[in-house]
Amino acid sequence: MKFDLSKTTRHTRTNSFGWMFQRIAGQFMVEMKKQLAPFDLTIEQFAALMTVMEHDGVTQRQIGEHISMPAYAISRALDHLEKIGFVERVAHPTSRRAVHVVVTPRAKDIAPQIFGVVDRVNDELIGILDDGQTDTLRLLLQSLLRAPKP
Amino acid sequence: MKFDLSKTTRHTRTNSFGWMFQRIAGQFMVEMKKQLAPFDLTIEQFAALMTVMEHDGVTQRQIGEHISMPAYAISRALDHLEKIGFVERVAHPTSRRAVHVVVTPRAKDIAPQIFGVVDRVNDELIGILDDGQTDTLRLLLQSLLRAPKP
DNA sequence: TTCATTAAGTTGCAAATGCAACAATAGCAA
DNA sequence: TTGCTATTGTTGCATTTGCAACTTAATGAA
Repeated sequence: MKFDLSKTTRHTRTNSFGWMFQRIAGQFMVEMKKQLAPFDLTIEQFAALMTVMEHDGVTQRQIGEHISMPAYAISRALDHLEKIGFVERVAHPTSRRAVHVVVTPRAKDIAPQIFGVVDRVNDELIGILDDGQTDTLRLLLQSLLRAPKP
Repeated sequence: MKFDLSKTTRHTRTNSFGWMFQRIAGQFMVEMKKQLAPFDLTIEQFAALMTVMEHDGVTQRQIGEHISMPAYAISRALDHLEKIGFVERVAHPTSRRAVHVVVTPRAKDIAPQIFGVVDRVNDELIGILDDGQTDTLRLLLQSLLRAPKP
């Protein structure tokens, strides 16, 4: 029995959940990027902004933990968000080195629009599934996200 | 009824399939990157190599189509793969501008090891699901990947 | 044939990214 | 108190990335 490189490769590729996840996540990113551009936001900046909206007054480190981004990236994302007036870095109540990040009224004003972006892109992404399939998929993805680290 | 920014944001985030896909794909990428490093391969270079293994003699443009990568990225990935001796750019049989990309014996030798990497990382990724769940997930992901472009 | 157009692949350069060093502060033990 | 270590955040610099311009070759019209 000879080893068939092409077939084996094909088998490996088509059975790889990693590839599939990467492809699907890629579609999502491309669409989000496109629709966020008019707001002068990258996906990373947007993720940071969402975190601040959900937890007003977080520190930068907490933002980083929440969305799994390194500290230097948070630092730069906030530089931009501050420049376009969506967040402010104010004095932290108890620490002089930590930073208290808060959303501005301007950010609250556009919040519904950017939630609209997320909803629209998600609908595009999973729109072909029916309600039952959508629920099943949600449960499966959630259990993968709770997978324990080895 | 007042608009609660924190709650609305939380709702948007926890119901976003995009975030979930991005997180899961991210885990996969981090692991793959780590395990491919000893082979001196990035994920992009690895993807290109897999394509050449599956379709020996493809052109660069075909590789790009297959894995959704821009031409310049293929060009650079192959520069590296050629330098480390995993592929060769040979004359194309019918075109003088297109390139025929073929795998080297050296690449065939290590193929089983890099397939092992993919298998191992995938097992880590979806190992917590049982067989039935795995099949269900595969079907759902495959239908998402066949989703028609609007 | 000649000329214009499209296709395949490469590369220069500016912007984005990531590492590692850095400054400033906090916490804590002696 | 002093001195040591850990935490929080920023930044300099080298690598990586992506756009757009470029070269070369194929196609096709006049």
